[in-house]
Amino acid sequence: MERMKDARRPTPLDYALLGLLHQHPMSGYDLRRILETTALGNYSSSPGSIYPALRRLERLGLVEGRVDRAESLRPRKMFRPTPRGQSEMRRWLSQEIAPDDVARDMDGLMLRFAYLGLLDRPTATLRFLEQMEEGVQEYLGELKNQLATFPPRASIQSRLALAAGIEGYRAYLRWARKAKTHFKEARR
Amino acid sequence: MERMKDARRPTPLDYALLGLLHQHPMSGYDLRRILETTALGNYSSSPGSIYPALRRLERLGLVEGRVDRAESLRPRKMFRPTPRGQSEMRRWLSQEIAPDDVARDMDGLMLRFAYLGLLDRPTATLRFLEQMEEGVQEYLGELKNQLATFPPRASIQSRLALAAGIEGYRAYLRWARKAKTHFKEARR
DNA sequence: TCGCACATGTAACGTGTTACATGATTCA
DNA sequence: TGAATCATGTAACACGTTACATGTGCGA
Repeated sequence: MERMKDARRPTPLDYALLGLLHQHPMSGYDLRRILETTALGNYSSSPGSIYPALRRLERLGLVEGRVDRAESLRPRKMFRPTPRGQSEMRRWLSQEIAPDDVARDMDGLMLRFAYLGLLDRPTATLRFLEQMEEGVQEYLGELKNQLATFPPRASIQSRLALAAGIEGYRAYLRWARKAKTHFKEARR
Repeated sequence: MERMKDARRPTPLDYALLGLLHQHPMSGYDLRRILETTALGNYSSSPGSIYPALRRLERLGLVEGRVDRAESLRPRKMFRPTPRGQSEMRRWLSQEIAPDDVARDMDGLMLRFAYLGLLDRPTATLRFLEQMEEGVQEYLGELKNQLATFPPRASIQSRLALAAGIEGYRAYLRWARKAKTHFKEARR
């Protein structure tokens, strides 16, 4: 139980990469391609962020990189999560949804949800969806209140922008409810 | 027409602040309170980001700060946009929507939309909404394609996460269409 | 042979985060 | 008297962005 020195928390990008590596080992280049071509690309991308991120994860002991095709002229480094990386991932996934997360970090929540299959425990997903539903409902109330008490001199555009936010969260709410049933069905 | 030295572009936070200052002059503290309590808070917040941002805007010549209540024991600095700040705002608002914006910077687009009332030109708003509609439609196609060609071994959760993204953009699409009519009506 | 995809990195830079610091006013 | 609010800042830090750098393998 030694205290770790330099125990910085991983960044969102770190978790995005760590999650991908849980599916199967990959090189930095493979990871880059995935980030570039999929919706995960918000936590992007480009060598300047991902190679440093991988070294960070190595330093934290969460992934391990082994040089593949070492004899070849074009070797590549394959990364896989360490046991420590796996348990850190589980810890991150099992967290409660913080009150602020829905308002300020919905993307982070969706990233966590996307990887929630790694915890092989259906209840965890359902609990997540329920907490999310609750959080979204609460925040929706706040937003609606903001719309009701909107400064009268404000432009139509700013009012409409707030309305867009509300619609977005409404969509999340519907999605969460539907996902619950979808997920219940799918787990037989 | 001298070339400016150190002509860095303003950051999203800068534009958020500059836009607020267009409504009426305010102090840094006032701005902070708004960011803390409204949905604008994503471009947040806390003295450590906003006071430096204001000095940045001053350095760029986009806002001007004047000390108010100087004789008082609790003076405050009121900021207002300069002519240069106003024209920079118009430039920023008048930009075309870049192909990538919809996928990677929807928040930035909505921020721009919120301030679009500052251009006193209804056509600009309509043009924006049309470009946005088009961009969202295109990106929706991409996302649906990603869902269709989803790796078969992937978890239900990751599939559902992608579905959530799709629902979100669908909501934006509906909103954009509705906003067009709303806006047409509202401008008489 | 030309260019593109593969493959991995480094360096400068600016920005936001977090934590700290200071002091006045107002109200309980 | 003490706490909350008003009001403005600074300093360390780490991260992502951008641009640069290097070299192989492969197909046209």
